[in-house]
Amino acid sequence: MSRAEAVDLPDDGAPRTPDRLRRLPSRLLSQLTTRSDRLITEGLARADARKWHYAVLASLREYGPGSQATLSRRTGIYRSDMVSVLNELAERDLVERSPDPDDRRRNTITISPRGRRHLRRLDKVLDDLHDELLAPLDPAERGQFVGLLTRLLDHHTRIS
Amino acid sequence: MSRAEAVDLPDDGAPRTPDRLRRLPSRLLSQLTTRSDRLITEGLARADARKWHYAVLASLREYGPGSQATLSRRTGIYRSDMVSVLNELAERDLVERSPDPDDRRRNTITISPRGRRHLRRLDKVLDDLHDELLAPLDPAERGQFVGLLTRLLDHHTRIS
DNA sequence: GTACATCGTTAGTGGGACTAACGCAATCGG
DNA sequence: CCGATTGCGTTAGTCCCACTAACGATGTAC
Repeated sequence: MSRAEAVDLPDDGAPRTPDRLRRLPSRLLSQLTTRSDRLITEGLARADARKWHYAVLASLREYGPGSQATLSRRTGIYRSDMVSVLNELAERDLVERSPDPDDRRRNTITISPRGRRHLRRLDKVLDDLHDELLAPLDPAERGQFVGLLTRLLDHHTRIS
Repeated sequence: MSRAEAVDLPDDGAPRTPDRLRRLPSRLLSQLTTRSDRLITEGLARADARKWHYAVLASLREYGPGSQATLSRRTGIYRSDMVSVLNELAERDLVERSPDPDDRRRNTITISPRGRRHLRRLDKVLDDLHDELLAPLDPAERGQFVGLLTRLLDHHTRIS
């Protein structure tokens, strides 16, 4: 057929991504995030966990017990989604949900010893997964990367 | 009301994100991408466009006409989703879909003059949006950021 | 010629972010 | 003290996105 196709196929027959697209930060971000999410989700699944579990457990560990609404604000998980996350954690005896006597609208969520152990395990799992995620970067570059991301995210959360 | 709550509320009453979470690259990535996607999607919507429109138009502009499958590979859009993207583009007379005489399974997609004009407009729109996205970074840092993202993405696309 | 691969297309899945509305409990302004 | 407002947990449902399954039609390889 016509050589028209050759335009697409550099040398090896691989289709080429347009330059405009390859350099687009928003696109790089979303493509990388897709892969990162997959990596993390699959890794955590192997430990019978999901990222939300980690977020809640970490929040409980660092700031102590809290209501579902508090947890929601600390982790960024929507309070409507928090319900099922806590169900999953409670099923596994990683947290305890008990009514708050001081405010009867609230549940107080507490991490259990088992939850603490699980959290330690997840810390390790996530550490390894991030090693895989950031494999091409040396330690200094990883620091840079986190720094840049943090500044950007801070900027856009203050704004909103 | 016990001072237990004070642990959560730094000084100003704002809920605090756990350290473990704040430093987690995968989390920074996905949070930032959420905001970035929203910014870009809304910005493009104001120009009656979506990101896939841009991807397809850019691909056609840089590598010339191609089949839907080729476009799919060049842009990363799934071929199942490509159908409706091309419908939208064709509706707006930005591309033309014509049967390929050499291979009757294929459609050949061509960008129209109008499509070229639209692409130029979108280039500008995206440029402005990325200025907003990367506002906190100076030019050198923007370069660093794109460089790091590119290396990470390349790594993970080679692997897969 | 027969097996296999590719093309465009339709339909549908699963997950994540987010909204709406609910009943109930607490707090605030008058 | 009372009525309005605000915050709580919960259910249901929306929208968008990456992705899969299967299809009939066509092309390619053995």
